[in-house]
Amino acid sequence: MKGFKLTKTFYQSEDVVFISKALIGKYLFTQLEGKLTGGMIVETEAYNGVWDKACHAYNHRRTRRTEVMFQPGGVAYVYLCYGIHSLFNIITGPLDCPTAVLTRAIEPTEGIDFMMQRRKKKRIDYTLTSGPGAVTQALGIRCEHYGCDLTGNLIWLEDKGLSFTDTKLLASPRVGIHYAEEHAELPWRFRLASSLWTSKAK
DNA sequence: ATAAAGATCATT
DNA sequence: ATGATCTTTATG
Repeated sequence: MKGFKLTKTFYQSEDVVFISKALIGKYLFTQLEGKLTGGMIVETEAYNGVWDKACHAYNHRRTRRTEVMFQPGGVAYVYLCYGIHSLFNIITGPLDCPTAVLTRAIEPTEGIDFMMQRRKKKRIDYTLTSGPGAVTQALGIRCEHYGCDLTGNLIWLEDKGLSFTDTKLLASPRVGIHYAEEHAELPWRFRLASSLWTSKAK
């Protein structure tokens, strides 16, 4: 089944919550280290710009790390979390609208053997690509991909004709953002209800 | 210059 | 429950 690559127009919508839901059912691929790997996105989180206390660009915080969030949508924001894990975000919205979607889980379809090597797994199980750190490890995404154009040949997304209405999705609070005070409970984590490949919240 | 915390994962 | 591991950020 051939899909088509998502375009800048898709990424540059103003509504990051809408994009976050629309990304469920899209496919994320990487062609890195000579290996094609990827799968269907089944879990995302929305980070909603300068007024969202959970967002790294909250209150117009503009630093070397957050700089890429202010670019027009369609590039990668990768950062190191807890000193260990690279987390992959899709920058969305127009110029100077620092919104992003965190990719939290995919359902592996392409290059599963390569992903198992990268994850040091001998057997396939549902933890292969569930959790934001696990996704990047399986796909070979690292901090060097900060700013990477998502309409290029290294990391890209495809629409294969699948989409899910809200009734097929589970919306819940985002994970690991206790510092976000009154925004910590916003239901901006989206999971495909029927998928066994989503992450478990702590 | 220093310190604190973090959009996590695997193991015990 | 805990350890791994290190960058970013805020503060002095």
